[in-house]
Amino acid sequence: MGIKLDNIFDAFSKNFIFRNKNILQSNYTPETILHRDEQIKQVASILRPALRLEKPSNLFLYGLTGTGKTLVVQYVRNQLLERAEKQKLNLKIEYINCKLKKVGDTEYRILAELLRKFGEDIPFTGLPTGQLYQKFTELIENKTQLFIIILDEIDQAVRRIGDGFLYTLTRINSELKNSQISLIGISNDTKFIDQLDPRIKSSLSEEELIFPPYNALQLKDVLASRSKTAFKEGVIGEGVINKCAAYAALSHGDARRALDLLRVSGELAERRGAKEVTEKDLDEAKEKIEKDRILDLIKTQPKQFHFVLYSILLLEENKKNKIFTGDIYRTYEKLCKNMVIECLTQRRVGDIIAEFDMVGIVNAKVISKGRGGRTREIKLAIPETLIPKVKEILEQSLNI
DNA sequence: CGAGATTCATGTGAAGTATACCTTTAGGCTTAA
DNA sequence: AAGCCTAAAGGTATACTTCACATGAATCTCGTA
Repeated sequence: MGIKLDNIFDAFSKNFIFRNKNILQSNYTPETILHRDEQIKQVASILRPALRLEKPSNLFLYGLTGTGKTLVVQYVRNQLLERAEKQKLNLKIEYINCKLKKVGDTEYRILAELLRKFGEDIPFTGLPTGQLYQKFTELIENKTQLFIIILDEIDQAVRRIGDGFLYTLTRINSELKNSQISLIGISNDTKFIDQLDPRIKSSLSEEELIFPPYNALQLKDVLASRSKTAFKEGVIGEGVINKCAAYAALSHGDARRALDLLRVSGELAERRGAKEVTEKDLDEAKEKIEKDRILDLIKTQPKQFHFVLYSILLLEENKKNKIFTGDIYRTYEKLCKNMVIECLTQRRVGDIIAEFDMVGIVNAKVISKGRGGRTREIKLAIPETLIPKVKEILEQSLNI
């Protein structure tokens, strides 16, 4: 019986392609990191005082997406924690990604998440923020001597909620007696640091590190080394890897993207039942990733956002001239009336459009039409081929 | 003809409102001794 | 009397509204050459 089932599963999974797919997942931390030795050394030496439980300088890392910032930090974090464990040091290093909506896009949520890392049970809402700070300082004071907080995609958080919380965090040190905290900020927006309050800026970036993009050769190395263990032997040709590296090098040396590309290519080949990954898989993967990203983004938007987007879609369909905020609002209004649904104000719809712009569903530019007033000129940023699909999703969600 | 004033349709910021949750607290009920 | 439950009171975050002011170039106005 057992044997039979095994056969069935084997035949079913037809795993010709992957040996260990996790290795291509973007949150995977490999044992050796290629072409980032310099950065690792620097981060490590900046954080070194932590091993004597002295407060390391606050550190600020920036570089474009997929240049290995998170990877390097995680790597150093693991090493430090290992050492700390051996030496029985009371050191705590926590990583928070401010971009994830559930975790860190408000001051409250970031703080709550930090507290959860201490094993506290914090409700989503309800507590005074000040109380969280109090609890936070108490916990640090009691439980640890040195606390390093890694705030990834910190620019996202600051854009949403302002830089006040960073100030508060840096200020906490002066209230602590036995322990201290250090901050590590990670951002892929290089201009971000200049927009901060000067006081925060100087305190947050006591040390700064810039991550340059990988070039095509380095990308190739990274891809090759990972695919060696991720794929089965002979599944992936050098040509595919080269092409993948070339793609990624074009998009500012984004290694994460390259790895995603490789993984999805593999998945496509697997689904095909093929025994090797071809360049055609790669091309398809490229399209699929972009598609999935957009569709996912749209699906997770709230209902009112769907209405607004649908209005934009309608306008785009029979557009004669350029689309402005007012046009969208008027179609949106009609739509709401038809559907007997509560209608938001133009003020709010304007903000929603701005948010669409932020996530890249739409390109909006504030222009002045002279005496015709000031408005946004809006263009849909969804590829032509996806529009029917998007429309379908929206119609389904809105019961049209 | 050209400099300044005017104007339009929204952008944008601040402050207020409604709703959904959350904790704390006081009172009432149950229960065990 | 102690323990437990519940409802009310007092907070907060979030999504949205209201109000008010800011914008920036096409257009108008008017003084001047």
